[in-house]
Formats: sequence, structure tokens, C-alpha cells
Amino acid sequence: MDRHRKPTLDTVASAVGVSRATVSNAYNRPDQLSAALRERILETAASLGYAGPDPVARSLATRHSATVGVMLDRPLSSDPAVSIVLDGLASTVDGHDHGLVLMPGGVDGGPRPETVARAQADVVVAYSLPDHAPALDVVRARGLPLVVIDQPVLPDTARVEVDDVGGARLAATHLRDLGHTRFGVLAFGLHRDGATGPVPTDRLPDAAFRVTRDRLTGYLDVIGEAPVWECAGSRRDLGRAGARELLSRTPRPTALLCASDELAFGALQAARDLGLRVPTDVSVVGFDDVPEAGHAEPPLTTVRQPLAEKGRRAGELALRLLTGARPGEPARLPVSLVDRHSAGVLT
Amino acid sequence: MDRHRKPTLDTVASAVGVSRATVSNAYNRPDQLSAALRERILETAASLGYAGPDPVARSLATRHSATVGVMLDRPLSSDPAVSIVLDGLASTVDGHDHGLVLMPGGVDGGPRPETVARAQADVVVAYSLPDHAPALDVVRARGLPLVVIDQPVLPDTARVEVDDVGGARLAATHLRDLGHTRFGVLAFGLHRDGATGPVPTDRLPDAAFRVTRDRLTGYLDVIGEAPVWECAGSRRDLGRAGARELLSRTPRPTALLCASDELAFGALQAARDLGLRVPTDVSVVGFDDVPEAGHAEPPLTTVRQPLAEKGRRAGELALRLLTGARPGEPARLPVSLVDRHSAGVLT
DNA sequence: TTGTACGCGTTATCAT
DNA sequence: ATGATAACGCGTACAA
Repeated sequence: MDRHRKPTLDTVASAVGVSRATVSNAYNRPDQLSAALRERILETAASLGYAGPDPVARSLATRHSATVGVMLDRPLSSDPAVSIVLDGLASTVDGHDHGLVLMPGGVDGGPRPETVARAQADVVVAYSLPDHAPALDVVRARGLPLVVIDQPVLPDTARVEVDDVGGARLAATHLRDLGHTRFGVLAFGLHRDGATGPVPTDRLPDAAFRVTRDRLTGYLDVIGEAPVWECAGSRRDLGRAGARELLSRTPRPTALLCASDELAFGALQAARDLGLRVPTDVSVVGFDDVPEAGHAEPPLTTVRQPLAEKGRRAGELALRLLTGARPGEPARLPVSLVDRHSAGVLT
Repeated sequence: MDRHRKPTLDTVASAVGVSRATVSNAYNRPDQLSAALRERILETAASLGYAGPDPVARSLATRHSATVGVMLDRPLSSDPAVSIVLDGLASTVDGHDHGLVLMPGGVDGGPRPETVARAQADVVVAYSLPDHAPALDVVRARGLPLVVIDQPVLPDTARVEVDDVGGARLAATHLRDLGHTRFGVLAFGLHRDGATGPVPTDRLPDAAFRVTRDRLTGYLDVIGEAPVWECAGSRRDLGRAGARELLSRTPRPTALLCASDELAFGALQAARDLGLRVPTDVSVVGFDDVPEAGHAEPPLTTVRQPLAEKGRRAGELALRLLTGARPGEPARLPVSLVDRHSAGVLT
């Protein structure tokens, strides 16, 4: 028997004794046929085990897959900030009946080119990829519309961005106003090499990640020269190790600027490790304002960016691009300083 | 001009002066034609802006989309444990040239049925869905192979599971052996209603989530009756609130059993809120052993389950199902107690 | 290497 | 109003 061959529109059509087009209409354009017929069609479909039009065939016919792709610069694990952005994106596109294909990054800052080449998506959003990620070229080559988050201007590309330089300045200025003069900076990776450790100042300007560059620029604009420690990822343990290093130097920094809350949580632990009190002995400022920031010990002073909104906006832009709209102006999201208790006056 | 119509295999074929089949072979079966011809084909393809065979059309022809779907019971945001599992899954299928479509859950414990209906996937893995999630029915109806994680036995379904009952017993036994007799339990949601609060004991057995049921069973098997507080999600803030409640009762529990590390972190904060020391005044045990557990204050005693491995196994099973293999035996993953410093002898 | 028959729908256009 | 016909959409795979 061909019980093993799944039923198709034709199967149902001939069972009911109507044409394939009519069955298709029963699913997609109820107004094109009588309610009674539609009912009969749906019933026989159910009895035949037909679950509705095949998504792939439909995609071929309509020439769109109703799916948006997301490229990440890293694996999914570590930073909750990423999950929040992703969730905003996912729920937005889902609300418009679009699917989401996930392309997490490998070690070198982005998904594999092959992954992107075979992804079934009508549009893709890139989240914080390094400037010349191969994955981006593939998107181009395929002629897929692109929206980027936290990345530099690219021709013909929609963009959502936050003012990272400004946010970083906010953090640095806050500390300076509290009287601090000796700083340490915990930064993200500058390049795709996964390096961790102290950063020679002259290597800063050519960092591959825009976010890294901008936050660093913002910090250093305000505080001038300062030791910078590079963390390969936005991970608590890396932040802890880096902060421990920075806080062990002589003279010891009195304030730490951290490129993410996750890094800052690590710094908080490092301070405890060393028997330093926050903010009495050392001040710590983060970036992101993830939910946990308010519950840390002590509650973290940080730069807030609207994470869920970032994902939503990216989703909306992607959807708009699908309608044929031009990229248009980038969506700019606000940052603000959230003054909690991990930064205090220098005593 | 039809500069706006993307080139296809045919475009390239006629430009080179060969048949469409040959161009197809140039991409998929390099051995079927001379290297020189292949080279010429690829070159003209590039010059025409042809980026390779269209994934959708290929899927229709081959009858598989080379994609696995993942259904989650909740949004992506909160618990890092989920991200870790997901990442294991994603990298496994990516390594086998398969894509991943993400279907996060809404409020009622699982993705929308429509989302599942139009997902382009050859197989789907369900992660901790409630027992009768509508999404599962759709998967069935579509005749897609299914692998479940942390869910009850379903006919004709591959499964990866950990011994949640055993793990919970480990935790409870540990505390009992330390001399504790008054317990409090912080559980996941029992039903899809998003309820948070104290749980009447008689409502326990029919919980919709297997994980919730099993961990609770394991705890209560060992400790007997105890107050249970239900948290709608595995979130730190919910754990904190619940723990604060439990720890305010008279007589106060001396030990808290938490269904996840995330909940346990909240409990740690609650203890601090109330001026209680851990483990001197109250012991806390988690479940999962996420990376942060070892860095908490104090380092968290918890039940370890291999999260990344869970995702990998699910990916492997999904891939196997695609080859036509029968579901076979479930993959059973080990749990173990990680004895750190948040649980101590009753003084 | 090439013809060519699929794969499974969608959407005009046409007929009743 | 309702329903049917047939021309795509873009590849793959097998026989010739």
C-alpha cells in the first residue's frame, strides 16, 4: 500500500471529488467556496490524515518561506541579554506568522557560511557580528534583505542601534563625578581570536566588533588612559578573572567599567574574592541592565538599554523589508544610567 | 529588464550552454563532470549573481528540508539551563548540515499550533512541554518524527530523559542526612495557568509538567509532608519571593529544596533579605548545576544534570529518526549530587 | 551529459 | 457565486 506516502492536496481533492484548487481554497480562502463544501473537504482531509498544505511546497509556490533567520556571533549559552533580545525578536515575527531559524555563531564570530547558504529564510537579522563576517557575504550573495543589530553601517541594510558610545560615557562620567581617577576596564573581545588578557592600548582602534569599539571609545574618551582587560566572551567567570587581575595591580583601580552586566557580576565576585567591599573599596558599573542587575549584591549600577525592544524592533524591520520597503532610517534606542549601589563616592 | 528576477539554475545553464542538470551537478556532485566545466559553470554563476540552488526548491525536490524544529514551553529569556541545552542541540544539528527552527512557548506552555503547522522541519524536538500541549498534536497530525526531552513516554517517540525523581531524592536525602527535619520546597509551575503561590498537597499528583511532578515526588518521598511553593517560571525573582514566604513561616524551615538553580539563587537572596545565613541558619539545594552555581554566594549545593549533553543527545536522536530509524530506547542521562557549601548540618 | 518526469502547492483565468 | 483548468515556482534524480 501507499499508506506510507503522505496525502497531498490531490489526494483530498479526488477523495472529495473536487479539484485541487478548491481544496487549496478551503484552507487559504474560505470565502471562495461554500461553507458546506469547505466543511466536507476539511472533514475528509482529517479522515485521510491530511494535515494541511505542505509548508515547503507552499513556500516554493509563493516564493517566500515566511521565515526570518537570525545570525549570532556566538553560541547561545552565556549572557541572558542575548536571550532577551532573541525572545523579543521571536515573539514579534511569530505574531506575524513568521518562523525563526537560528544560526548561532561558532568560534570565529558568526555562523558557518554553509549554514547561511542553505537556510530557508526570506530575510535575515545579524546580531553583533564582527565587521567582516563571512556569513554576511553569503547573505549578500543570496540577495536576502538584511537587518543588523549592533553593527556598523552597511549599504542597503536596515539597522537597530543603541548609542554605545554615549552609554559608555554615561557610565564613565558618573564614576568620574564621584571622584574616581584610577580606572580599570573590562572589555569584550576585540578580535575573532578569542583572546583574553590585557590589551596594549595601540591595538584598540581596529577592533572587529563595533560594540567593543564603541563602549571602549566612550570609556576612554572620558577617563583617558586606563588598563583594559579583554574578555573573549560576555561571561561571568571571565569577568571575575579579569577583574581579579585588574584589582591586584598597584596602584589598585578604585573603579571598574564593565562592558556588560555579566562581566560586572564577575567583577563583583572578584572584589569579594579579594576582600574588597563594593562600593566602599571599589566601584563597579555594568552595561545592559539585565533583570538580575537589580538583585545583585550590591544592586548593580549600570547602563540600561532596552533589550527586548531591540529584538522587537529588529523583527519589525525585518518584516517591513519583506514588504519591499527600503531600509530607511535606523531604529535608535535610548540608553540611560541606572544608578543603584555598586558605584559610590571615592573615600 | 528582469534584473529583478533572481537567476536560477536555468539562467546559468543557458548562459554556459549546458543543461540545467549539469549545473545542478556542478553544485551537488562535482564528480559527475569535468573539473574544467565545473569551474566554468561556477564562474558564470558568480558573474550572474547566482548564489547556488534555492534551498526551498531543493527541499521540495528532495522531500526534506534539512531542518529540525525545537518547541519550548516558554519564552527564551530566563533560565540559562535552557540556553545550554539549546546550544548543544543547535551545534549538533548544524554539524550535520541541518538548520534549526525555533518555536518558543507562549503563555500556555508551548508554541502556538499555527506556528508548528507551518514550520519547515523534518523532525521536531519538544523540550519540557506540558503533557497535552496542542503543539504536540500538530506534530502528530503532520506525521513528523518527534523527540521529547523531559517529557513522559509518548507512543512512537524518541526520548532523552534524566532521572528527576532520583535526582530529587539525592537532594532530599542529603539534607535529611545532615539532620534537617523541617523543609520547604520551591517548585515549578504545576499547571499551565501561570499560578504562583502555596500548593495544597492534594493538587500535586496531576501536575501537567513531568519535570515538576517528578522532582516533587522525589523530594516528598524522602521528606514526607512539607510546604510547597509553586513558581510560575524558573526565575530568580520568583524564587526569591517564594523563599521569602516559606522562610517567614513559623516554625521556619531549616532547609529549602529548589527545583532549579535559578530558583535556588533566588532563595539565597531571600535568605540574605531576611538576615539569615546560609548554610548556618538555612540550607539551600538547587537542581541543574548551571555554571554560575559554583560561583554563587555561597557556592550552591545542587543536583547536576548534563545540560549540554542533553541537547546533543536530542540532536542525535532527531538526526537518527531522519534516517528512518525507529525511536528505540530513550537516552538516559545521569544525575549526581554536587556537594558545595549551601547545605550544612543542622546546628 | 542531457531529457524529463516528478515534488506539492498557488493563483490567475475561464466556465458554468 | 462556485468551481475547474492549467501555468508556473526551482530544483533533483534516473534513465537514456
